[in-house]
Amino acid sequence: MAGKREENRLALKQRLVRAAERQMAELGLKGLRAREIAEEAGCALGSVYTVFKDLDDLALHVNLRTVSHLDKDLAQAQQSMEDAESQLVAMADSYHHFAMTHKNLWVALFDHQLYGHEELPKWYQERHIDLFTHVEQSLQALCPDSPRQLTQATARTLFSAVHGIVSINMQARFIAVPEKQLTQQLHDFLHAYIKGLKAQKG
Amino acid sequence: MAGKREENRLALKQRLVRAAERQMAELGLKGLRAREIAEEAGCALGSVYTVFKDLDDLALHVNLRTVSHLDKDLAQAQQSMEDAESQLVAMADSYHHFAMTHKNLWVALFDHQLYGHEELPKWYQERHIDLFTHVEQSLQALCPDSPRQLTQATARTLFSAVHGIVSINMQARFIAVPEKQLTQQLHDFLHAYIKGLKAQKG
DNA sequence: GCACAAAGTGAACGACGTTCAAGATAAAAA
DNA sequence: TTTTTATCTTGAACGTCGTTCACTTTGTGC
Repeated sequence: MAGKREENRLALKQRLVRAAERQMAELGLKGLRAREIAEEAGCALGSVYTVFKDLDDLALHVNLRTVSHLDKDLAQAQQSMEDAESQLVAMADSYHHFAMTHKNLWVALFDHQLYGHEELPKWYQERHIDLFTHVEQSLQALCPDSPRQLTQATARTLFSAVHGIVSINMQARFIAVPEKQLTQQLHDFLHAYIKGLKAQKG
Repeated sequence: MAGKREENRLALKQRLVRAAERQMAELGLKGLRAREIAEEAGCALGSVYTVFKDLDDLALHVNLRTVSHLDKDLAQAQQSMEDAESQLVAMADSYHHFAMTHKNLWVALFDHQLYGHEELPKWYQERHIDLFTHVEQSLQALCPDSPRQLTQATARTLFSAVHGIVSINMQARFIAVPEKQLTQQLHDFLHAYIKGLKAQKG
């Protein structure tokens, strides 16, 4: 019966993350409550703190799963198109769709308040960066002669810009723009920006 | 001595907002604590709740002041330049600078967790929208023949995109891009996008 | 089986947001 | 000015939260 300790520990960790994910999806980051998570995971209150440092730590692990799902969606969107520009559009749509359908989980990804003023842990940062790579690939295909470093920066910029457009339109229920209109907005933006990028190169 | 009641009330409200602002600037949105605010404002704990519905309500009033300051900065940046494109660049720089120098207050502006799933109050939404108008003006000057509605949508998009670029680069201490580099990133982005916009028109 | 180490447990703690009966104070009446 | 009344202010008290830790239970090596 060797390794049963670790096995239980792993299983508990998984149950806790799943329970926390369900609660976060339903009630948002603020809705995470240690007692309810423990109950749903079928363990004692104190056990939560034997696996995770605190609730912030648990939330980061939920975010890790969310990043994974988002990454999968982006990869799929990218593969669904042939030419680079269509890939970028498809990824933007996919990002938008993910934000709509997993609002609370998506919002939690970008919540600044976590960890107060401390740095986010390395293992978390690295996962987050992965999201840029799909954009980077398509951009490189779009402008093959562009130096890698510039492409990286541009990918980061493009990702951030799309994130901002989706973000402000999601949060701002103020004069809530209908979904179709936001999609149009995203497409117009992408085509204009890409046209501008191409013009700069040649 | 007529009207002393209202006078005191107004003065208390102002002291509370100032105290809350100071705390938020120092410790972030999560750092708002009713007892400390009351002490700093020189009133009893319960008095906070005679002026504001709850701490979220108070936070929104702090945000209102922040929007005011940001709006003033943007207006000043806009007036500092002659041609429309330079105005847009100056406003982006100003936005970036504001985010850097008032990080906690700026982050609080876009915290979604407030008010759970309820809509944000109207008086708050309207103030927020004002931020777009400066961008809209410069864009209209840039493309005088563009229909007003399209300009509005484009302004919203452009504002959101800049917000996203600043936002992700601020939050992501991950591989923190140095300030100069982010400024360059913003400028490159703006010029490319504006070039794309002009090309689309004809 | 037994002893030891490691992990699980939940009552207890301190701090929080929020409330409300009781006291204080401004306005109106005498 | 003094008294009465309406209103606002107060802070102790309540319920809930995240987190801890002395104690119990459980897995592991002999």
